[in-house]
Amino acid sequence: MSVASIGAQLHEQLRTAIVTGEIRPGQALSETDIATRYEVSRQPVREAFIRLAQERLVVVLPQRGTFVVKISIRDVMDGRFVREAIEVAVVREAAALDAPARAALVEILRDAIAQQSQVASGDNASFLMLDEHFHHAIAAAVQREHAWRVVDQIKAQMDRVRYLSFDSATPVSRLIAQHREILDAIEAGQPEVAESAMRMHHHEILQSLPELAKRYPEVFED
Amino acid sequence: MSVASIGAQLHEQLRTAIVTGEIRPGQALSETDIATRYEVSRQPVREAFIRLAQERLVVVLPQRGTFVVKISIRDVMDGRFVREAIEVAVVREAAALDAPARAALVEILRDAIAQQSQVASGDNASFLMLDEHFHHAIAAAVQREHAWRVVDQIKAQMDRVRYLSFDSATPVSRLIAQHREILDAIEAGQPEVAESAMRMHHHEILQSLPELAKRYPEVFED
DNA sequence: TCGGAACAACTTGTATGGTAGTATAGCAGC
DNA sequence: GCTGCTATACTACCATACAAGTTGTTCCGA
Repeated sequence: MSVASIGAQLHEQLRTAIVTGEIRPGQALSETDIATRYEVSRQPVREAFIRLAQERLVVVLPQRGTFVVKISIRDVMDGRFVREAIEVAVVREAAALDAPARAALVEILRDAIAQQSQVASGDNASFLMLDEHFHHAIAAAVQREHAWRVVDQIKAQMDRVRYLSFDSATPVSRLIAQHREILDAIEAGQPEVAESAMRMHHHEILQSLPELAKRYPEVFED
Repeated sequence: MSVASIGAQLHEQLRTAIVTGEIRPGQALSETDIATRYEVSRQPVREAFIRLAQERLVVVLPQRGTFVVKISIRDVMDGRFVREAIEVAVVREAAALDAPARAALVEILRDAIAQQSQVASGDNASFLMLDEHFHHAIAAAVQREHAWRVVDQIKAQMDRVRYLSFDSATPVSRLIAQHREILDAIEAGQPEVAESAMRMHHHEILQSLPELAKRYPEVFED
């Protein structure tokens, strides 16, 4: 198997660097700078920037520069709204599956939760990965891969916030408990219960957003 | 105001050409070919391709070629699912606005419907534009521009189908009637009614999909 | 001291040449 | 006639050079 193109690789690397906050919002990214750093030409870098721009992770100002977009509270909240709408619809479908399909999904989710509870407190990155796995599994079970692709894009914006909040975030234990509620509702085959559990869960996730905006004003949009 | 870059312009033009079916699914797009046709260099073309690839309108196979992706029934249906989830949530918010805001929105929607009913039968393109305007207006009224951006991307895939169905589509009069139902529910401030009306509307839109897949098998994925 | 014009040091945008990989048509050999 | 190799004509990919625009600074003059 051959490797992906340099442009695609760069896109991937820069994307995670931005989402995790390694490259901070507002920072300028120069094509030539990145190019020399990664020892490639400007062209692949440019292509990576275009991809990032379409995901609204950077903004390209012609003849001026390319900048990591600052976090917009409005956009993040709006993203949560969309994600909630999608995932609620998905979990309803999941809870309405036939018994054997539900059992198979429950198996996977139970395993995911078990792993989540073993994550050391403070290891945000690991938990976020397992969290993603949990939510993705539900979508995959009802074969909504396309829907998940949409969620995944939105997640990038939300995760930028979540990586920002190491300590002030909602306690992991609480999130795990909510995952259990969702799982139970799916296992019991109760779409309405699953829906409200998922809704609650999403309302929780960005609870600390206003506080973070105060604490790190430089990474938020004016 | 200065014009956008050539790459961005090309992206726009090719996008509409693909969505409207002017460039047919499965067709190969050569960088050099497009470049000579539009009398520009290959570089902007390449950048336009990258943008199109991220919207899943084309697929780039390294060292082989770039092709307009065929329509995937599964993807389109999945897209409808997502779009319905979002627009239902949006219309609920719209119907829950305070009276003056609802009145302002109703004004806009009524105007949009009036224009829709004046479109000559068979003029699909004009109707689809007005249809988009109608749906967008609702999202804009509740300030869900981000949500609309997501819908807009999904719409591209759905519109490819709708442009395919000139005659066999749902009669325009029926769609307009459904728009009226949605409008009435918003005006009356009844979120539940608005929700079910929107849901019905979306169920209708792709009614003719299976028939189209039979009639034009060459533009659909295997 | 203040204002402004020219300049220098950046930035992204576009054009072009060369490279590596893939598919195919045609020909040689069986 | 059929199979397998080879030459060729594509393709997207990457590097490089140049063009065009923006910004900040510096220097000169009022």
